[in-house]
Amino acid sequence: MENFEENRVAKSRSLAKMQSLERYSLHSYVFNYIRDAILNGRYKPGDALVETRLADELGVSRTPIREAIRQLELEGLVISIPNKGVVVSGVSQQDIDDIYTIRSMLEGLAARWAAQRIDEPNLKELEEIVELMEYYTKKNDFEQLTQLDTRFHGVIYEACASKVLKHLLDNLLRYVERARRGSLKVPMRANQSFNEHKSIFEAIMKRNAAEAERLMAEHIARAILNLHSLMEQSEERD
Amino acid sequence: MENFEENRVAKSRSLAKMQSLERYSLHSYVFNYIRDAILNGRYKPGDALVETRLADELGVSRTPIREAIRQLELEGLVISIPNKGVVVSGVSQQDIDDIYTIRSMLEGLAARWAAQRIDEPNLKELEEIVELMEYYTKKNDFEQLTQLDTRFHGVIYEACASKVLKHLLDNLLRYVERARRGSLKVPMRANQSFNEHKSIFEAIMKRNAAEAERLMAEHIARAILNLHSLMEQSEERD
DNA sequence: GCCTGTATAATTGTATACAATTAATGTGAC
DNA sequence: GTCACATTAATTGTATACAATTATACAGGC
Repeated sequence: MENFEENRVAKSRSLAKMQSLERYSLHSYVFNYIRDAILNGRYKPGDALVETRLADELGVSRTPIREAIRQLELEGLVISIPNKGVVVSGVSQQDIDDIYTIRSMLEGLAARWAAQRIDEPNLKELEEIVELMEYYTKKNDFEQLTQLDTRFHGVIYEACASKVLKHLLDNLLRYVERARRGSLKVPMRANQSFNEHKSIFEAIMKRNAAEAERLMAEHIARAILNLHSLMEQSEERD
Repeated sequence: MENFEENRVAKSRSLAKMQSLERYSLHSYVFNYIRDAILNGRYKPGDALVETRLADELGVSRTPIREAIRQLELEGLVISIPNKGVVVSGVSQQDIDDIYTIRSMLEGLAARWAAQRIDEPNLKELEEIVELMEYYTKKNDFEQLTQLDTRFHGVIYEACASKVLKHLLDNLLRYVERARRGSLKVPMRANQSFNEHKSIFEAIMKRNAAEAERLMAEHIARAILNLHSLMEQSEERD
């Protein structure tokens, strides 16, 4: 029938999105696609997700769609009613606030454990990141700073040596990805943010677990405050 | 072919497990089946999960198996290597310890929010649960106490009015389900546990958020200590 | 022996076919 | 008009078929 055409679509899709991944599968592609669409607001809460429609839209069969939906269901991004369908649940502003509160605790815990358990290579990488942060903060390069921020926290997740905690934080971070990217684009905040990162690094280096936890918790708490003032400004825009 | 036989198996399965659920689907059944098998230690870390083998074992096709595996993957219970297969990751003792530490923070947060936000019906239910706990503690009915404990925490998850926090805690609780059930079966602990629950309830009733948080965090922290002493005793048994 | 390449089998990945359930559409009674 | 009920369409649930990939086994060369 139209297998060739569909194959072509699939190929170009994979090239566009999976350039950095050596291995992939359709369900993971679909999962990321739908999740991003929900987190970006393209699929809105209440929207129905029809399998065949998604399959057509993405040029794949229903099987990988269903696998992805099952994962989204577990993440709480959609709600599935058996034999009826799935609707987008989405992430409300209240959810984002809650996530930041939760993160401030869990990132604090991660910093505490990292201070106790971090090894030399990770400590060295953290130092390097902080140096780069200083450089790009002066340059006002927000794109680089956002990436460095992700790396900074990622190294700490790694260094805390807890599969469970890392897993939780990775997920929470994805939920607030969009909010986070905005938050760092404020010049003043970038400067403040650098100082906070530096202090956290120093506390970890000194193996001061309590201090690292406190500083990290405050760091995240401040991020949400900043986010709020940011939203008040651009209230009419969105 | 052997469709009739397979249908029969499926029917009896659904009756056995889904008696409390009005609607179900095979993937959720498979998900629960495999998750329990992993959490109970029947499937051990490193074991390969072969789709066809599971499909035969459960008398269903590969489709619901795959959907369930994708969910287990997201939960971190299995690790999937594309085109190769999935292996059981499992929950180590370290994981359980970490979960209890994380829970002590998050349950504390839930108690704090619950103290601020709980409504009358939930408060009333909490009071009722505490009364029943007193009753069954005197009777040493551990089965009832375990259920009441689940209900107590469940009501607080509900009362904290945070979809995200409730979701996280529900998941964490499932991970330590087995450990938790053992923990309450120690008579002394049951008594202590009752007093802790009562104090937490009173703090929430008095709308004392800080106190509720502190008491709850200590309650969970004590549970892990108790669990450790329990394991030292039965070290040779398992 | 052991390495290497090749054929075969096992397994995963994806698409499609069919069944079951739910939503919608329309028709007749009143 | 509208309510009840039957009929059809749309959608989800499950199983199976086929393709692609990876593991296994085995033969020949060195």
